[in-house]
Amino acid sequence: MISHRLQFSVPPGFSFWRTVYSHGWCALPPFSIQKESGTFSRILSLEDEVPAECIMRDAGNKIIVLARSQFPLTGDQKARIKHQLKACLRLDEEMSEFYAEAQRSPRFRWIPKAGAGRMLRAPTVFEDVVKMICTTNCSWSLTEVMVQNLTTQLGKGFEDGKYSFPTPDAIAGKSDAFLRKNIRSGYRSPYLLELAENVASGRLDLESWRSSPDATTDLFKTVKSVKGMGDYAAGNILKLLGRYDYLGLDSWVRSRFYHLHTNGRKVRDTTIEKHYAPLGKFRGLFFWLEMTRHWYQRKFPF
DNA sequence: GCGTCCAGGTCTACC
DNA sequence: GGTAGACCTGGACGC
Repeated sequence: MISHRLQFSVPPGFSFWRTVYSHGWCALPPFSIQKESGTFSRILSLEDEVPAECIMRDAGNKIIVLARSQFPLTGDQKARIKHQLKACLRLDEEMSEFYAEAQRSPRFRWIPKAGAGRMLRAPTVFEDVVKMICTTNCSWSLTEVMVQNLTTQLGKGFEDGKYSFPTPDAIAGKSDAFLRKNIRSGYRSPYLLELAENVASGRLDLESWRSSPDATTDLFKTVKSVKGMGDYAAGNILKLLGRYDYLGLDSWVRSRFYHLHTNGRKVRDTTIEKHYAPLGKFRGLFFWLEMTRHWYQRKFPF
């Protein structure tokens, strides 16, 4: 195995660990956290699906990456690795307007101070959508099982039981019965197959969503046109596309809202939506950060 | 160990 | 547009 030391700078106020722990993606492979060494890793796919392990370390105004691969990396491959990692950490996202909005209310001034607000995402929209479908209508532990099975059974092996995330082709080449039995994705299996087949064939260009010029309401409808993506899943995929107009409610955030705002009393979803409506186009992000603020008190909240 | 019940979003059929 | 029932799994619970 050959190691390369890479690095890239981060914007002022950027918080590596607050971005890593922005939501549960950091705990799903091919992402992984090494608490003992204080590093965050990712198995990336290079061209021809050759996997490379990228071990990231926070160094203040920059991120230092130890990239490990079976072959010496070319300059072009190193550049692509940095590009993918920066996309995952949302370093391409301009946060000044959101932080200015947060500064206007004492309730949210902790956000820019904590360097919070960048939500970790996968290198590809395809991976984000597959994982989001795997979070629907099940416990988090089952989501972990499904994603683990997808990587170990359909991804490319690296070493020590580490695998890349499967390509659309790799999933599309399997049967419904295989997904149900081996991935444990149950009734979601036909949704995953249809998605993978449409992306693999070129009929569906998910990656264009990150640069879509469409209005957010139209993009929301486009996301929901994917089988298996309802209001919750589409609202949260939009957050990973840099659009924060939807709350993406599920049972966990609802119970957090009841705990924080209604003394535990259940209220309608429309009541929650009205509560955040005055916060405009960033309401989905304010909502998520408020629900998860308790995570920001520890370096490793879970 | 086995059976039953329930929670968790989305889809489809129906009104 | 709103709603009921089905989908599938894992965990909790009772026996």
